[in-house]
Amino acid sequence: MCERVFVSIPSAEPRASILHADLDSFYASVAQRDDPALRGRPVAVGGGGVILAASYEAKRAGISTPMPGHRARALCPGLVIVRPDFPTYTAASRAVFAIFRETTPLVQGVSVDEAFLDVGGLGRIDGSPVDIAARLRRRVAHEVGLPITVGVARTPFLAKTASQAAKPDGLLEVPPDGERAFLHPLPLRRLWGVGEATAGRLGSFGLETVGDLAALPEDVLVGLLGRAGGRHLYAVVHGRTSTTLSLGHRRSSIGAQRALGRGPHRPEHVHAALLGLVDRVTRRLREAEQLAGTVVLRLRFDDYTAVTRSHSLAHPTASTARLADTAVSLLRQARPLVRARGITLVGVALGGLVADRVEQPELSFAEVAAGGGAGRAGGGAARVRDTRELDAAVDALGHRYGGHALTRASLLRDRDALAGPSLDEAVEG
DNA sequence: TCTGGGGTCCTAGGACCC
DNA sequence: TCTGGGGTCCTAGGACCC
Repeated sequence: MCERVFVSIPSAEPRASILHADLDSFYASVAQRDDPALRGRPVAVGGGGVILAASYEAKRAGISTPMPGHRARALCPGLVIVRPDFPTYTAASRAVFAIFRETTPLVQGVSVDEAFLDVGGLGRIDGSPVDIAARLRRRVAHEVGLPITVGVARTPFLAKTASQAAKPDGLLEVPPDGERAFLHPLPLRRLWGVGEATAGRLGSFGLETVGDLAALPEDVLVGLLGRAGGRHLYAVVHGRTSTTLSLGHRRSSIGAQRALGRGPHRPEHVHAALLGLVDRVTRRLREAEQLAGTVVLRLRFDDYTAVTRSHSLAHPTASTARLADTAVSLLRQARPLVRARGITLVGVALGGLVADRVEQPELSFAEVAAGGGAGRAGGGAARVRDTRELDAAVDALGHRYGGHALTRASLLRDRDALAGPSLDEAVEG
């Protein structure tokens, strides 16, 4: 008799080799790094009225984001509020991401201050994922001067949840055989993607923790939260989310918005604000070498309700004039709502983005205005002073460049020669 | 005690086409 | 003439994240 021998390759041991690295209170930490007098004190970074980030000292005093600045002061009298410094944040973010990429080529950025790293293939030489994570934390602290928390787990979702639990300035591994014990006691609100509305809805059925959800069959969750949401959460509570990163994602929309404050606002003011946003957004669109197929207008009202109005174009474009026309006609369409409810915010987003393969010469309003648009003889000193002139500038754009194929190079040369104000400055100044 | 600015994804109804 | 089902696009709204 001869024995049959089955040789099987053991299924890859489940391993915790995904890192989620997340800078702690990013903006506030940068402020404390750059001004030693702020260390150990409650610090908040605030822009126009709202707290954007709070140090842990401030968070302990009850400060959270977004919170109106005056309320934060009332809550924490010793609070130091500093203005945001975005160029410095960008530089710090780049430095940290450079360390991420030196750690592993598999980096998936989530935002300026957090990313997933797959260190699964590194093994032997670099040590265990936890060793790698510890070294990463030391490097960020020494080389960039910022505290960073790292979660280590088998899936990105679990790693993210681990890092949230380990904050601030911590390191937490959730080993594959410890996932249930880690996950099940957590309140639902702690799960990535479960916000106030979802937690509230589930809470109304007496569901409070991840363990509560894990006792339910998938179709019940689907019934409660819809197809995608239910399935996702079912996967989450059973630790069955994807084990790999999703790399090479392209941005799918570009937008800008502006809070106007309580009204009343004159229609021309809203109109000008919208054109200013279109101007900014189309410039970014061209910088990204993309065309937009859809324009979305977003409005928010005195009672904090919001609406969107959108329009898909026959052909994608990067033309400021055409996108502005579309945005303005959407605003016109929403005029009754604006009148009835009072507007507090206007926003515009461009979607349906496609790579800009055709030569697409275009100038922003400010460039046209500064470069001799608006039908002014001699151009040069032109300044946009009101919305009528702005409209004229849009018009001039069409007349001046319609049908002509300028090259990008000549366009850039034109732009470099301009010294006009930005549209925001022009309108407000 | 009111709420900034940048995004992503999902749902649902209606139009339209095959 | 009446009828079914599926796919895709557009539009609007909502939830969520940092």
